[in-house]
Amino acid sequence: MESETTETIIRATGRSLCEYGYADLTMQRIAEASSVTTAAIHYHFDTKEELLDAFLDDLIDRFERQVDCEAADPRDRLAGFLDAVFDSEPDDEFPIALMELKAQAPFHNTYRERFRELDAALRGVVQDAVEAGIEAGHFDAVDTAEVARTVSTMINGSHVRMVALGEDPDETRRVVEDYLEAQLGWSPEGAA
Amino acid sequence: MESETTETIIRATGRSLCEYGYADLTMQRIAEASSVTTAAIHYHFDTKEELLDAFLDDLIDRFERQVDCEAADPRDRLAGFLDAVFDSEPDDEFPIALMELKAQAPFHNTYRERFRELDAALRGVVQDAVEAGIEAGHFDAVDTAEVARTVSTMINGSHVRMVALGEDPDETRRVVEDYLEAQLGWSPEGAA
DNA sequence: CACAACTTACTGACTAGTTAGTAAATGGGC
DNA sequence: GCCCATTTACTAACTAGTCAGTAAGTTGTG
Repeated sequence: MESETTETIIRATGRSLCEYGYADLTMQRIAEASSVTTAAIHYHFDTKEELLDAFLDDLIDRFERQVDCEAADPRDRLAGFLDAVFDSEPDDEFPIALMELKAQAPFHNTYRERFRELDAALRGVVQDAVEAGIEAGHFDAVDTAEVARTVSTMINGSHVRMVALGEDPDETRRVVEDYLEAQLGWSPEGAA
Repeated sequence: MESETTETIIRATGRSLCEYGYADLTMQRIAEASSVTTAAIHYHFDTKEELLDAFLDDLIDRFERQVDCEAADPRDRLAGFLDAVFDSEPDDEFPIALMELKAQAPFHNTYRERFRELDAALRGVVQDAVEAGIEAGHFDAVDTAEVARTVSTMINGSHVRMVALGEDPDETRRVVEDYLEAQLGWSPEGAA
């Protein structure tokens, strides 16, 4: 389904998005970043919008796969989740690219829908892990939906702070960990 | 210092920013929204960048003034703070406009600096109110800097959720209130 | 007061450059 | 020889910013 070139273009879109931002993202820059011409991009994607839809699809897919670690122990699952969310690898395009597109959501309903799905998925991962942890007696009993919503809100906040303020991911991660510790009576520190 | 016209243009910039988003914000659209020509805008602001700097200045100024309510009782001050942050008036351009510019922060150091200042101010308001509330015996003793940081992170998160997901401000406000209640042993519900 | 010199605030018309997208020509593998 | 993938060359629309001109003040001077 997905050719070599389309993937190259999609990756180049991500790099360009991080380098120039959504406002200054042009087909020309994406073309340069992917070493093809703009006409070649238009051969694979009819419009810029279609390309960005494909990019967001890919971005969210990769993110969801990364976040949903399959550890059996709910404590490891929760710790793995935090790792996936906060571990910024050197070439990491997730935070900035995600932010750029989130800011477009009010003007682009397809983006908004996808972010809603992503949010539901994220909350689901947290809620399931917390539920399992409570059942197994590892965590204190809490309103799992509420905890998941709060964690998700905090992660959104951390994300903005990383991108907009340039705050250290570790700094911002601690906020979430402290909250979980206070709520669940368990610290994810050092796990997974 | 600030003429009638410059203020009109700055307000029009805000409206245009919310209507079209940063990426599609043009001098022409701002001109239409302010009923002057683009040349008139350039008379008052040499470049688009200069105009947007002035707009952000104004936006942050208004926000800081709105947020720092002067109630004597720290409980009222905290409740007033939440009202200021979460009460979206009908013509409210704060959330979207702020978000649009926050997403530009990675590419625009002057924006980033201003958002850092705003964040410090926000945290200061919360920390001072919490400190005063503890001293007066209204709140449980907590690490005030930590609470302020967490509240600020949650507000950032709520803000994203409002703008990107279209989530109800009340929904998202509850998360912060529940956290404060759990930490301080005091509920801001119904106050101020 | 009167009148010239100057400034402020603005318009309409323009420019040079950039944008997304198109059409026709070209190459490479089966 | 045919078709998929790609390039070169192009266009029409839009971009920020400039420029010359102008009407309405403002100021200085006798």
